[in-house]
Amino acid sequence: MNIGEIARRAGVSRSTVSYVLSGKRAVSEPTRQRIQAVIDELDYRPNANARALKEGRTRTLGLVIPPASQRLTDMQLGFVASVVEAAARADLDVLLSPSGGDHDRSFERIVTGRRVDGVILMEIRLEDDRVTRLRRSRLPFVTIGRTAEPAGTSWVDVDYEGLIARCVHHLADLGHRHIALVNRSAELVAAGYGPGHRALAGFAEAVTERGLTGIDLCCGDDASAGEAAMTRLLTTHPDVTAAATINEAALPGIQRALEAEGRVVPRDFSVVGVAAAHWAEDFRPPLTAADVPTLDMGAEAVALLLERIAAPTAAPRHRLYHPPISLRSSAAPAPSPLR
Amino acid sequence: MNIGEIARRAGVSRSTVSYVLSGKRAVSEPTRQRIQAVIDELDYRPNANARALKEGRTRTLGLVIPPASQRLTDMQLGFVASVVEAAARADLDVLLSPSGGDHDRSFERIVTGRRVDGVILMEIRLEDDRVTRLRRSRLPFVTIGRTAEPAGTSWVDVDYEGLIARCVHHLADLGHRHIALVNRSAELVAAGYGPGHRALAGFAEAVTERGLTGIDLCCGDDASAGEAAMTRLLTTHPDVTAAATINEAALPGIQRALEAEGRVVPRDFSVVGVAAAHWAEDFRPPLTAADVPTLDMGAEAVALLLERIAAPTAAPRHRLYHPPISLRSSAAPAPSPLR
DNA sequence: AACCTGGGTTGAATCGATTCGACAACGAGG
DNA sequence: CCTCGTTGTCGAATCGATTCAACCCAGGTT
Repeated sequence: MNIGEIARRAGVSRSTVSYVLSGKRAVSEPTRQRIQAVIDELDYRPNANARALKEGRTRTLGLVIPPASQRLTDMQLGFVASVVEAAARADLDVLLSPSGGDHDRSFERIVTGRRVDGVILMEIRLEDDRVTRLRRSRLPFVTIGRTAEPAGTSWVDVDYEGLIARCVHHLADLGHRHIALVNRSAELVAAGYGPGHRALAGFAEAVTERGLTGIDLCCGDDASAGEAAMTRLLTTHPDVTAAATINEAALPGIQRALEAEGRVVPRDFSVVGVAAAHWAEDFRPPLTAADVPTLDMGAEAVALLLERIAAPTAAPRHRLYHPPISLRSSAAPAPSPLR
Repeated sequence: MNIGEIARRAGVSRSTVSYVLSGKRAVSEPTRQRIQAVIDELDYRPNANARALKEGRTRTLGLVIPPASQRLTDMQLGFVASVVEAAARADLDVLLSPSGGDHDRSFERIVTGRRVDGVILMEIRLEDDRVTRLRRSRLPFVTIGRTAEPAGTSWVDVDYEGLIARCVHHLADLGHRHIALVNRSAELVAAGYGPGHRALAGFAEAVTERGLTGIDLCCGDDASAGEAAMTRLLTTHPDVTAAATINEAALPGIQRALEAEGRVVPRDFSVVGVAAAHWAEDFRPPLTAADVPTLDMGAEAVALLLERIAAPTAAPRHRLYHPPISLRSSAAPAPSPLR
């Protein structure tokens, strides 16, 4: 069931079949129909490897995901889903590579083996070995997130710095003077995870600008870690009346800790942050938060990558997202200190 | 940077380089070292497409996932992660295909384009077009979940029927007489989603066997659907004192509804079911539940697929999982009706 | 009638590997 | 000294497509 078989049955040469398939040269209507009939009858589709070998491109994108050991966050999952879907719309397949460290066989296979036309990286560190590795290679790539020095690469990212700053300003406007930042896990931040650092930078700057007291703490990416972190915060810093967070997975725990301490949201305590819509809406009361537009970002990453593949020498582009902060009902004026 | 380049630099023929790479023929130690040095220096790796073309196998597995539009459940995500990781351990890559319906370009590309050596399907319906399609083709495949007539295919699945039956028996032993089943969404069940039907079958049988009153209801896969379904259940069937569920995503909603109605778990109402450990442990109080072993199942699916690829004519194998029901604290004796 | 034109088709080269059969070199055995 | 067997290396065919240059032929020009 190869192209030769089709050619034989249709009584033409292999090249003619190929031209019917690609439409790159005119083929007379009668022959075209005859060939097409054979193709339809046998449900023939050209061997993807042979085609890739000759054409020099695979019609496949690589997507490097964090290794499965650590469960993917909802946000990461959103990126994967949207990248895969955007690629499918462009008739491209997606090859997955679970790669954490630098010396990863799967990652190397994808980069050097010419298995893909380009790569999308996520979970970017400020200093990222995979990015350096890809920069050295010829392979076009786009990052979701960005390194400390992103110039010269194509990327999409969320402006955590600006978003957290705006959250702080919002809380300050409401009269809060002691504000906490619930960051991602200590390991992630220590490893140079970009959003963690940028959120902290935005927090620190806004806190200083408004003359507030800011407490920042790291917190594992799950409910129980959130509960523990929040409980500790409430006892060590009882004067804190509001928190901003980029750790959506900790939200249920934060909620439980506040309930356990008898603090009613938003009357006694305000919470705002960056979180996927469904986390925000599952919070009680619904969380005032910016929603990371994973769907758009994944699609945009694919679009940027396709550009880069089409014109590898053109100047790389990027896109920084500033999603709006949806006002829901988890933030209110600070409780009066006279009581 | 192809094999010819290596051969030239090492002053040998292309075949000798190939033999060094594969070790399929003896190569004298001096030549071997000389060639290896060139390979290391240039960081050469054979072109995966050329190799696949010649060898007739791609060292790639296809994984068909539900289309991204509907967010993947935690369980599905667990399967994806474990499949990818198990494949990586075997030095295989994974090609993703988001395919819901039958006539899907991405799915067809994978099946007919010889892009993969085998396919893993998930989210299997009792009658599944994709399974029929794959059966017709030559391509080895394994399903996570099973059709109504799984004979002749390799599969892994969880014994929802047995698990739910055991949940019902457990509740009956505790004295509950009116029990509800919170199933997956109505659309899913209507579409012939296996676990939904099998859970219902197990529920019905156990309820009859123990002479209980059983109420079964469908419920969307998220917290708010769970809340709505549970609220409705509590008002329409106030005598129900326990529920079994296979809908983990609805658990937070179920919890909220019970709290809102003032029913204390497990004193006034018992909940048991099948749910990933982290859902069960986030329930208050922790949920007595069986945990679907997604990690093992994904790895086993890959193992079965590799068997099938190695020996396509051998009898297919399967594996049905009966994970233990972990006793936590969400089930207690039925409240006494005298009150 | 010879010449051109151009649409339609084909043969052959090519992509980058693998692998088989052939062959050269060399030591051992008769 | 000749033959035989081993060991190591090479040339050429092959996998299944794409694509270029060449060619054929019908129809229109001169």
